[in-house]
Amino acid sequence: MDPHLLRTFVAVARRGSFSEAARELGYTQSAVSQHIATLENDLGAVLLQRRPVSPTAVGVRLLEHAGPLLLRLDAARADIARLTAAPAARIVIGVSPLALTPQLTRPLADIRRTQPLWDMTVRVLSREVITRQVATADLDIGLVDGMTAPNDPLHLPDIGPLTATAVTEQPPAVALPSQHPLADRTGLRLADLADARWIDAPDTAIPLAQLRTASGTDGYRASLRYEGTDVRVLLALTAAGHGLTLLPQPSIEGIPGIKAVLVSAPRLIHRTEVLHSNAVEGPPALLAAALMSVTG
Amino acid sequence: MDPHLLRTFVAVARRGSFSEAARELGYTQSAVSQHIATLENDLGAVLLQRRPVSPTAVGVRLLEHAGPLLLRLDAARADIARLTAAPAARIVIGVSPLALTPQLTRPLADIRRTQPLWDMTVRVLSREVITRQVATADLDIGLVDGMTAPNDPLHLPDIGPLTATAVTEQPPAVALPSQHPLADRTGLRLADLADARWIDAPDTAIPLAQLRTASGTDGYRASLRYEGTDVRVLLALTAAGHGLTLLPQPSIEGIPGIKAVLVSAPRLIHRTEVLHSNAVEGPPALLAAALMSVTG
DNA sequence: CGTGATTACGGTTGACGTAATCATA
DNA sequence: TATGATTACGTCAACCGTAATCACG
Repeated sequence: MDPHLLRTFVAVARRGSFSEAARELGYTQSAVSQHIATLENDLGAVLLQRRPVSPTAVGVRLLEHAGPLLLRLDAARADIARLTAAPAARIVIGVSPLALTPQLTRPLADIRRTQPLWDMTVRVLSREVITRQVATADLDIGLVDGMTAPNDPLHLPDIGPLTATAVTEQPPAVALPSQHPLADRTGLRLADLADARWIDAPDTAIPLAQLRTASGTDGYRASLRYEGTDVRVLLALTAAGHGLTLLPQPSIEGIPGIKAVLVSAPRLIHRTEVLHSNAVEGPPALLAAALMSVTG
Repeated sequence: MDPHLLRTFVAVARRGSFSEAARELGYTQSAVSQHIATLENDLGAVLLQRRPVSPTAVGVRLLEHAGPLLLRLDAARADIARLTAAPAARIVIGVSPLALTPQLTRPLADIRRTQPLWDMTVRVLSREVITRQVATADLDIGLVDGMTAPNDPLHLPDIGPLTATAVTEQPPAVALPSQHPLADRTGLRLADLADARWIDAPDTAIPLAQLRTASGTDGYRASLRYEGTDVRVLLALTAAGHGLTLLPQPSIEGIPGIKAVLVSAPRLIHRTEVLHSNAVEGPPALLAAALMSVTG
């Protein structure tokens, strides 16, 4: 179970071809064939059917192991390299769509002003991708958001020893078209909204599946699915009557045609966490420290 | 970053000696030295101080990666072997102290009766150990318990693709000495008990830290710590006035000198989950299926 | 037949053991 | 000085490429 062998196995399974995998990995066709043969010998099972090439049941199972395994291995390499290499004046930040609250943009602006020579990049990505890329040092810092119970950490995939620190918490609110019958209410209970029409925007708003889990019912049916990550587009869809959306309250305020009504959900709060390796020096560490000192 | 090298690195760090690690792994002193040298060369960093042998800062970091990494690797090997090997008439079950409810002992008794030739073993272990050993096939089935919000899975370490299925849910109750002033109440709120004296029994009862997290206060101070896993001993301590304990309600009923009072905690419930690899045939799979069909 | 996987074979590299050397408590 | 880590070196196996062979579509 040499990682090299696992890597070529994954490549072969993904591309469905020994020769293509060989090209991808810079090996000859023969080497790839030998890799698979030794792996199959070692494990005592056929992993791939040939002609056409597709994983067997055992192969599928091994793939489920191999992915996370190789990811962790890459993460370990990258993490040690990050500890060892000289710190560069370069920061790449991954941000999930609702993570960047005003409290957090302030330290970013401060760094921009006090360190104009640092090269800063911000990328909007999903929580899972951010976690993975922070672990593998493709990102220096992640800002991930999600709904949880207070004092409960966000549940992120465990790829390696990363530091996650909660920095901001915001109450959930439902976005309603201004003329909606409930738009004048000062507060709503989550259960009251189970039968409404919803927009399913799993990459941007709170996923409807999570509302069902939290309330224990199976309401919150979607009338439209939005696959982008732009909150303003999503709210425009809500304003146009396509359905409701649950978002952190500050994200909704001040949008024309939309009213935000606070939702009292049982122990459900929107939280942003700073995710980073615990490096102690260099620009990313300084920014991480600044972000982690934010409260609100 | 060959896993072999990582393994010897971990061994050297644990035993604090190249020669002892060599003995443990069946290598010569020289081979271990070469392993560490190639690893340090590969990563471009000194991992160990010599004389005395102890990990450097980078080494400590690598150890944090290496443990889970090697665990996952072992789990993958064991899992594939389990899929490949012929099923034996042998079942080893790991059980966390409060997981074995009456609903779950019934399928166990059924199997015992219908399959008297099968060799069944039950071991009481911690949640973490059970998860690890189910992943590495030291156990066939795990029964793990814990407190969570309804519909929320137990938070178990992610070692590999295991199937976790919730089977029983029980309300939390506080165990009180019969003469305790609150013993006649029919129900209590968790917050009412923050200032009481508690027994800290993290391996048996609900950990006090989790009560603090759930209620957002820092009460629930421990007057005594119990490190065993025997519920009756724990309840005897409570009966003797050493402090209160929070347990699933059925575990407390019918104990002399003890009254159980239901505790309404905000969305906190005691759940048992069946943990197993998704093998499809053999005695463990049959028992797992029987256990998973339990509801309550 | 032709594309693509397997097998045969050889050169190079790397892994480990023996033994000599070095270094530190 | 003795214990224990490192270095030198030889042997053997493993790895990968070239090229021939095999097999499925």
